[in-house]
Amino acid sequence: MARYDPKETEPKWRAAWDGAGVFTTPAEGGGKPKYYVLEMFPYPSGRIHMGHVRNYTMGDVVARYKRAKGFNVLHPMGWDAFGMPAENAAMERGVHPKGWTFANIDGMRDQLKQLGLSIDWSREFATCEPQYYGKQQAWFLKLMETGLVYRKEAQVNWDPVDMTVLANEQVIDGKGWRSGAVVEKRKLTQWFLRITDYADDLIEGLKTLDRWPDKVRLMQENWIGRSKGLRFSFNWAGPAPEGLEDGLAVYTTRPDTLFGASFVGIAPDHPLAEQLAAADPRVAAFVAECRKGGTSEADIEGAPKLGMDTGISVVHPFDPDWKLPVWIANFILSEYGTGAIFGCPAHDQRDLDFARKYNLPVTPVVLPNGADPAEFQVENEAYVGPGKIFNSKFMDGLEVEPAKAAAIERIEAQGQGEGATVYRLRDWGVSRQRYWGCPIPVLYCDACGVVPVPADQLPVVLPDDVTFDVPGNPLLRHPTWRHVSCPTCGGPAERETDTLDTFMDSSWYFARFADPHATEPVNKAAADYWLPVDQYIGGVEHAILHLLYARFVTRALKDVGLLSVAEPFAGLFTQGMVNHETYFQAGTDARPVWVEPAVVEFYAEAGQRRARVAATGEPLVIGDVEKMSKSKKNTVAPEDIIAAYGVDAARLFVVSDSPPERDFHWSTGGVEGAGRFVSRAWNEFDAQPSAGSAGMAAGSDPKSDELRRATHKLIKAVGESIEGFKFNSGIAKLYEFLNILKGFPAEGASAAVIAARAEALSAFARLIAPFTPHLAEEAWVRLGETGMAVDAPWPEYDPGLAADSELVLPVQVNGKRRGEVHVAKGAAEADVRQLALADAGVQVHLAGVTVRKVIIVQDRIINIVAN
RNA sequence: GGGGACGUGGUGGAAUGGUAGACACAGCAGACUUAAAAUCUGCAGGCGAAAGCCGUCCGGGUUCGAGUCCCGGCGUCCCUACCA
Repeated sequence: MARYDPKETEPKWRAAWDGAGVFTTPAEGGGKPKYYVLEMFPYPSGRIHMGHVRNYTMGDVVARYKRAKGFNVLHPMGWDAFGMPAENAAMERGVHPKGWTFANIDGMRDQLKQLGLSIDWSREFATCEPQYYGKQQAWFLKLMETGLVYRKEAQVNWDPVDMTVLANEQVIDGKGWRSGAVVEKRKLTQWFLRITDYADDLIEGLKTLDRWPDKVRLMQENWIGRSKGLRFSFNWAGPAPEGLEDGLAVYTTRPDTLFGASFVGIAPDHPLAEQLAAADPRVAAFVAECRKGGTSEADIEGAPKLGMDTGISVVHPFDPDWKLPVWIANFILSEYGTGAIFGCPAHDQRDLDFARKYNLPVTPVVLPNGADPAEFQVENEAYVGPGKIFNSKFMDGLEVEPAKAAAIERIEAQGQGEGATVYRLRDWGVSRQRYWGCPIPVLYCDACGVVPVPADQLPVVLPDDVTFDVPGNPLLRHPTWRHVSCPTCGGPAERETDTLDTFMDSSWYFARFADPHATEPVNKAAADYWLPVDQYIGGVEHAILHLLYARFVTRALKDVGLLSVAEPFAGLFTQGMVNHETYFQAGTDARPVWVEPAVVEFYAEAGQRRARVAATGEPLVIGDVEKMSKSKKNTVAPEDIIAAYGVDAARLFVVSDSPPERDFHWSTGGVEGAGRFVSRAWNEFDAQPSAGSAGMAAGSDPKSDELRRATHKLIKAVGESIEGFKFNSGIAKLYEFLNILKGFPAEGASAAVIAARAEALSAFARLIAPFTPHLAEEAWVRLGETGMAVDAPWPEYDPGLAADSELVLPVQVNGKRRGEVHVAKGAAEADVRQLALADAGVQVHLAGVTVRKVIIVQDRIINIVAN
């Protein structure tokens, strides 16, 4: 009996699949239902890691399963290829971003192909290819025509040394992550997409996504942050400041507490504050003080409330004689609502902190149920619960919600404002002052202003001849690229040198896969057939930005007629990370000296698992299980694992030990176990006598029946586990079945058992195929089946065989298991009752007590209540 | 501060309200071997010689029956954050 050698069989079968073109997606239609499986496409960083292996294996399990179930499956792969790491590499190593990116893609493609994924590589593309980003420019211009794209000034984090804009996460302690220079706030005119136009629809759409995790839907809902309230304007008590003749606009979700107002607050960068600062150095100094302080969590958390009375007053909307002071306050955000609030200290904690600090009045207007209006007071904790409104004239006695409605109605009647819905979501700034991205297809002409690049001049291609030896955007200093003539007037014009946020690239690639060579951005017919993606799989870290942008862009493309669906991903699955134990040198607990797993060996000491350096015997401490990272040195390289155990073992292991949505604990022992399964499974296939000797009319005996039942139960269980994304349970069943199979050795077996084994092994080969596809092919040949396992249909189970006909039911007395009875499935209650009461173990516990009740759950359990 | 998830052996985990701990890792014992590795077989929640008792973070509750449902704690992790 030959030992199974994955090194020999695996490349052979990948070549066979490739040669037969089995994963090239057939044309649309053809009678089969379609199924689109997509894993979030990778950034070509250089090498694949175990996270990729797990992610793409999960997608492949689904894709191969659906293929076998008779679906027309689309399972493509591409590259999210624009982005900063390429520019960083250019600056650090003098390589060109393009060369670096494509070299990485070549390397990673080879690695991914080694995983034996059922991917249609003919649809592959990279977002940095003009054939892709040129189409992106085309639809960007379409959105511009419909007004979804606009320009406005916005603040950015500016690194004065690198002369570049930084994302928030690149600002560390107020300094640029690379240069270490103190970051400045700068205002730049930038391009924005009106995602806020779709805020409501994006929230409503979440309700239709019943195959998305609740967690992700909730995160998106919170991110969009819809709140209903009242927007209104205070009238000035004195002369109106310039440009604010219509009053001071505020937004509130608690109009019911208007009679508890004690001040009005504005943000430090509110137009009124800026106006006052320009006129008064004291105000200017205060505003500057507010701006100091970092934006980190800790800074905000500990930041004290700061305020300054402007000396200006406004009139309370419900009482012309009531004047409220206007304060500048550091805790008010200019970007949310109107950048101004009315402060109600009794019922808002921030307002209360502020009022206590500056001795402003605190007037409760919501009385908690059961509290005495004469005695109720707010000390240092604002009351935000339910209750009845008091101290509030026309609202007195109302509950909170009716009071809100009453206040809004009154304000609207006065013509001072209206009920309004406000979102936390901001418009999407897509300009990036970088080279390695999709050029924004726009020109600036002195005479004509902003001019879109005409469609026939697309794509606007990135120039290759750029340098990274000096800081700043290479496009800006390129000698010729930006200088063009205006397509409208023929005069001199300049190109936009900003490129698009790479999230734009990943917001529509799933639609491009429907036909990656289409002349239009999207081949409508192909997209109509394939979209939405039936199963999207990726990391939960994309739960908000990527998935929200993709949902938005899909809607926008629908509105310009390029797509027919509003939701791109009908099903979403978010998989967990890959973790690994850490190891460090003994005695370095305070500042651990990490040791990589490759040099570690394990041994047992007093029944405990210990670690040491294999070469030297130096003792090591086994640390926590953490996300694989270079800094902790707890990574393992997929290529090493594949070389040692084979692809099938690696694939099997990454989906076997934890539920897919949870973090996965990589271990050497674990992958060895998966490798053992592969070779033991092969041994069972190999032990089966060739088909001819069994014969078809083998009949049946109790042994063969038992095996057949186990087989059909397995088919049912594995199918259900894949459908339900419980791969770990399905694989456990496969392991279990292999153990069962050992109880039915081929040697010396009856013809009936040999036949039952043949049925079992044929099914087993197909059931393991999504996980260990190479082994499945090898087994398929060994079993004498025709064709390839990859083309074999998923086995069907016989419901009659998948359920037991003889059952062993536990019998409980007062909830404790005391015995068991053997009954036929569906046995009559009276018979079961009699058997249960007669059981010896049960009898012991019924001595001296009276049976009060017997609960029989059909085919499940019997519980006897006695006392 | 707000929102969410989770808490089961030494470990990862399994269990439509119905026999808790499937399956695997680590461990232990045995077989094979001159020996080791590999492989195979077996044991294995705790206490107990056994019968049995106790066991799913803690405390209550619902139920014939709770890991699972409800209420109140504690703990861990994730997201979000001066969002009016």
